[in-house]
Amino acid sequence: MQTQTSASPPEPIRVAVSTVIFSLRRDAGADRARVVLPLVRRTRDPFEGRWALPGGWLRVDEDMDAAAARTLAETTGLAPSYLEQLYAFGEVDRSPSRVVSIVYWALVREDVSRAAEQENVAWYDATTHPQLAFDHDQIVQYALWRLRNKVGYSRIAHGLLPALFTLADLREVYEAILGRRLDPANFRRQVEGSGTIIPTDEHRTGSHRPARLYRYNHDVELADRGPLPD
Amino acid sequence: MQTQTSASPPEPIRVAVSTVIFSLRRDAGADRARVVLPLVRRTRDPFEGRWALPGGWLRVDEDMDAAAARTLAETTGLAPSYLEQLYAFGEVDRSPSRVVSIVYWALVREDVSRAAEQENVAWYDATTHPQLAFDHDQIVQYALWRLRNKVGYSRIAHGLLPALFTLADLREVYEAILGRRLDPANFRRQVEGSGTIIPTDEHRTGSHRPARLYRYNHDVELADRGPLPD
DNA sequence: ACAAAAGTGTTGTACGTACACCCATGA
DNA sequence: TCATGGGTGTACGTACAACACTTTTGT
Repeated sequence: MQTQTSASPPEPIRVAVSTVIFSLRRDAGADRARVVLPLVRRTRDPFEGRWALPGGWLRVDEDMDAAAARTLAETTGLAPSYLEQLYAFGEVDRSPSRVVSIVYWALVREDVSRAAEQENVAWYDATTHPQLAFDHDQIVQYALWRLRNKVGYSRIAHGLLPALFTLADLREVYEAILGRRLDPANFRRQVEGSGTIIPTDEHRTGSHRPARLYRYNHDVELADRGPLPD
Repeated sequence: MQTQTSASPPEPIRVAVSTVIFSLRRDAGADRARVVLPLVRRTRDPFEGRWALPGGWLRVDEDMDAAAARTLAETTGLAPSYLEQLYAFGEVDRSPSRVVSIVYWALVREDVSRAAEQENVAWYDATTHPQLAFDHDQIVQYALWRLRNKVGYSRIAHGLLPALFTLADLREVYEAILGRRLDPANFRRQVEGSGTIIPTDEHRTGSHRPARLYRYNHDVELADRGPLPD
C-alpha cells in the first residue's frame, strides 16, 4: 500500500468495474414512464444463467471511468449522458473468489437506449427486475436510492431526455424517478426559476395546446460532484 | 470479472485502503475550534519523507470496512465514532505502480484523538496541512467537502463530541466544520426541534450562567446511508 | 362546443434568518 | 453591578404545496 511501512506483496484481489445504467421507457399504452436498466445474462459460473449488471475486469492501463464507459459501450453501444461512481463493493464473501467491484451508475437517453439491441442483454424495469447474481440486487437498490436523491438537488434528470423537450417531458422523468405525481404548475415555476433550461421558439404539437420546447442550459452542471475531477 | 464472458487472468492491480480521519481541536487560547486530521510520514519511496493519509493494503480475508477500521486503530489507537466510504481512487498515473485506493473517512472524538500519540503521526489543521503524497491533497479536499455537506442534512457532528455536551459545544462543532458563525438562538431551536438530542438534568458550570447538558438520541441515525449495509 | 393539456395567479404554511430582549451566574 | 454566555420571543422573507383559473389547441 502507499502509506504503509512494511513490505507489500501483491495480494490476489481482483478489481472489477460494473455499471448500473438507467434509461427511460415511455410505452404507448402506459400513462406513466418507467425507469429501466440493462442486464446481461451470465454465461459461466458462478451464477451461470442469472441476470447481472454489465461489467468487466479493470485493465492495468485503464482508468476506472474509462472501464465503466467501455462496459457501457459494449452493452448499449453508445455513450452515456451522465456517469458517476456509485460505490466500491468488496465484502469478502460477495463472490467465491475475492473481487472488489468499483460500481458506477449512468444515465442514457431513451432514444439512445432503444437503438442498440444486443445479444444476451435485456432491459428490465428498475424496480421489478428478476433476482440478480452476486450482491447486484442490493447494488441496484442503492443506485436507485442515489438517483432519487440526486434528482432532488441536481439537474441529472436532463440526462434522460433528448436535446429538445417540453416541460411535461421533464416532469414525466421526475415522476418516473420519484414514483409520484408532481403539480404541473409548481413544477414549471421551479424549473423555470432554476435557470437550468432555456426556452426555444419551437413548439410541439399533436394533441391539445402546443407545448413550448426547451433545451438544457449547459452553463450549469448536470450534478454537483464537489472537488472531484471530471 | 463477474459479469464478463471471456477468460479473466488476474491483473497486477493492487488494492489499498486509506482513511481521512477528522477530529476537533479546541485549544486554550483560540476562540474557535479547528478541524484536524492525522497524517503519517512516509518512510519509503515513492514520496519518502512526505506526509500522507494513513492506510494499508487490503488483505484477502478482510472486509474493506474492517481494513479501514484497522488502519484507523493503528493510527489513533482507538475506534471511530463514524466511518463511511468516501470514494475509490484509481487513476492509472496516481502512483508509480497501479493501485486502486478505497478511501474512507471517519470521525474521532476530541478526547479520543488526544489520547493516542504515535510515532510518525502528526495532527494537522484540515485546511492548512503540508502538501501530501500521491493525490492525497485532492482526497482530503473531497472528504472535507463531504463532511461540510453532510453536516447540513445529518447529525454526524455528534460524532466529534463526547456523550454529554452543551448546545454551545455542538454549535462550535458546526461552526468549525462550516467555517462560519451560527446564530445561537436559531441553532438551539433547530437542533432541539430535530429530536436528535435529549436534555439531561445536569448543567455545566464554570463561567457565567450554567448551560444544560444534552446527550445524543441514539434512536436517530448519525447519518442516512441509504440502503447500504452498516 | 367540449375535453384536455398548457400556462398564470393567489393563498396559506413552514422554515430559516435577523435581532431584540430577558435570565443566571462568576468575578 | 456588570460583563457574558444561556435561553426566549418575534417579525420578516423566501420557498413550496395546493388549487382556482385562463388559454389554446384537436376533435
